[in-house]
Amino acid sequence: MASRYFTTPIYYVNDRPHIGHLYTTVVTDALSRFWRLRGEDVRMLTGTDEHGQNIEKVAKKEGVAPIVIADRHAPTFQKLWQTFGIANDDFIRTTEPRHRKGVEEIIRRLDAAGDLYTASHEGWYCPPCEAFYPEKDLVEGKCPVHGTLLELQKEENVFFRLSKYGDRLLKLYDEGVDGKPFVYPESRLNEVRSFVAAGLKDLSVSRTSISWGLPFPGRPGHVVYVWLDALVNYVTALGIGSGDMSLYERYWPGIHVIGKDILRFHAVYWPAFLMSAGMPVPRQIVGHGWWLRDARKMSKSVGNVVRPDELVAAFGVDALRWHFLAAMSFGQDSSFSDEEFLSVYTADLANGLGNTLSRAVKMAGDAFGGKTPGEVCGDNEILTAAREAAAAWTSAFEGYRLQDAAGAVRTLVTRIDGYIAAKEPWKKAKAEGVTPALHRIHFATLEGLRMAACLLAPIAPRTATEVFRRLGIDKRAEDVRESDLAWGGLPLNVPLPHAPPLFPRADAKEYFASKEKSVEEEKAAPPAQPDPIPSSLSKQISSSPSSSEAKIPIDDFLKLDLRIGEVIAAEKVEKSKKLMKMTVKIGEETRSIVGGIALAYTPEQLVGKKFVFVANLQPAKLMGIESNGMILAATIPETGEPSLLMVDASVPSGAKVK
RNA sequence: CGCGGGGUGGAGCAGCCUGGUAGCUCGUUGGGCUCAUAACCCAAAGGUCGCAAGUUCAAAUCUUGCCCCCGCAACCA
Repeated sequence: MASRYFTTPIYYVNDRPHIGHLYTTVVTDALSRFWRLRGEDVRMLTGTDEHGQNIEKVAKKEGVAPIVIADRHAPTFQKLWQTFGIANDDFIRTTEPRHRKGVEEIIRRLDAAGDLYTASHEGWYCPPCEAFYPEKDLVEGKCPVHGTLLELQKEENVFFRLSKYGDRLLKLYDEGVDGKPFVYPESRLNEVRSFVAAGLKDLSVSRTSISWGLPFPGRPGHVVYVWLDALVNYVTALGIGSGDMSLYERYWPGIHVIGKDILRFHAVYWPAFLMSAGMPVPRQIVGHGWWLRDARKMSKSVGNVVRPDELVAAFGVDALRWHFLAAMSFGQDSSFSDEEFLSVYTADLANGLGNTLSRAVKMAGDAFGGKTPGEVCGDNEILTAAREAAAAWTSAFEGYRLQDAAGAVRTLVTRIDGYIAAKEPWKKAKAEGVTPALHRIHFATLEGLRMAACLLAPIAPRTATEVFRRLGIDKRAEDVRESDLAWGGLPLNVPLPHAPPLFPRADAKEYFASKEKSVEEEKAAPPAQPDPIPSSLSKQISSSPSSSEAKIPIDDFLKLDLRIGEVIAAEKVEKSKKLMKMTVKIGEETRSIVGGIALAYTPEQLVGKKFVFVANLQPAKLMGIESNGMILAATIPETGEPSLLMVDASVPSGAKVK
């Protein structure tokens, strides 16, 4: 039996699950379910990435072991997948012993291939930054961030001979695997190809600056580079390093579903590691686009963060699964808006599938004493429509055109609706009573809906199961096989259950009103229990004044030397988006100060005017330009635009602000 | 010359690789139906396919140049 192994990336446990994680996982699940339905031996893997600096930092701050942080968050992913009906066969955590054994095995193989070597790497190391700086970035021999005097330090690292694999990688991109492009969509392949063609440098695969990671075999004090650690999960979950290779032999090579941002790691480093280890490269890398938010970045202060919880509570898991597949052009970025979500929900699910099912079942039930029809109809437009839908759906899934797979279901439902309207069975029933013709009409509509449910099985499994139930069929979405796609599976003369609307219509106004409210409440009330883990979103959240912020003694304030300064010259920093370089006169002193205000101000607006500056700030280098101070500005919450604090022209330059 | 994505009826998108009457969903307008979740069905209006040049019998599709938008990266001390 053909086998197929799908993986999601493993998710970093420093981040609470968000719509991006959810999307990737749902897509992978749908693909897995499709191929299972087709009768293949499918395995699906997801998991969590639990090592690295960020987790180490958070743990230190909380005074706990890093594993505590990981243990706290890994289950939230597992729980979410359960909620969304993800049928993964395995869930791997990189802190598990089986993973460690697998990583050790891979490293053994890379070493045996002669692809690992030790080299020392010299640089100026700043302990607070935990980073090396090249000489050109130093400010008078000092750290550009901290201003501390740096020492030339030597660090020994293990390197992987990535450079050796450039030609083989390019060949892989050109030839693909089994006649199929190595990367889907193919357009992204160019990105990778040009990266490799530009020449590969060897990759440092050990770190000494971090301790929360897998110990590098034979290198005390070194831990394994996070990507080497993480990528290998795809095979350690199949038993590499365990002695039992049966799963590996059965399922490898796999298909990796990923977001486009981590394409390079999967399409360059990972196959190179595998080549070195003497293992087959992945069968395919499938990169999808990102959900943007109202065509903008998500920001809590604007109130446009996508909240899967809210949507699920209001519309159900399958509504979101459907939206993920139906409303996004797979591979492209897409904008997520509540209006769009509601519109798709109403059109496709409430008015489409839900209403059609409702009218068809009720009419049949009324006509045949609460039962399915008693006569098969083997020749009608629905039969044709269903066959066409199944064919379109199949080729869409095979080609990763997920929106078309969902579209095939939608089209079938629409045609069933049209068939009902054209045949007018309600009129026939009144005029002629229950005739064989009436049986056949209803058989066609209900059988068409059964087919639609089969096609829906990979996309919205719970809904598919529920549609079966309402058609008097005892079957779960998971049990649908290709043979079920043949016409005529509807059982005759079986009871039809009474049921409420499958997807109730939602009052848009009401929904948005309640949403506004919850956003307002969230803004007004400080979170009862502050999230101890910074999410990746938190970077984008602009701070708002909050009474809960710690109060400081006046001494702290007095440390600031705030002065009035006059801008005597200003120019936009070349190639930067928002940096403005200003020459500022503070008292008798003239200095250059760089600030991120170029989006809101032109140089002309600044020259000759007076503003408030922080005069005793440590110097910093911004895009190569030294800045000796900071211009003060208020931040407008909605846009994030700065609004400078202007001062009356009569105030002398150099005057102290307090 | 940092990397990448995009510009197609009012909105969101498909089509572009493999040139040949511009398609889908929503919205709008008119009509129909009343079995169904104020749902459904039919019809119509609405497009210089960002701009320009080129290749071709034929360009949304191929080539070149340009314009605009959006992510990422470097930068908001």
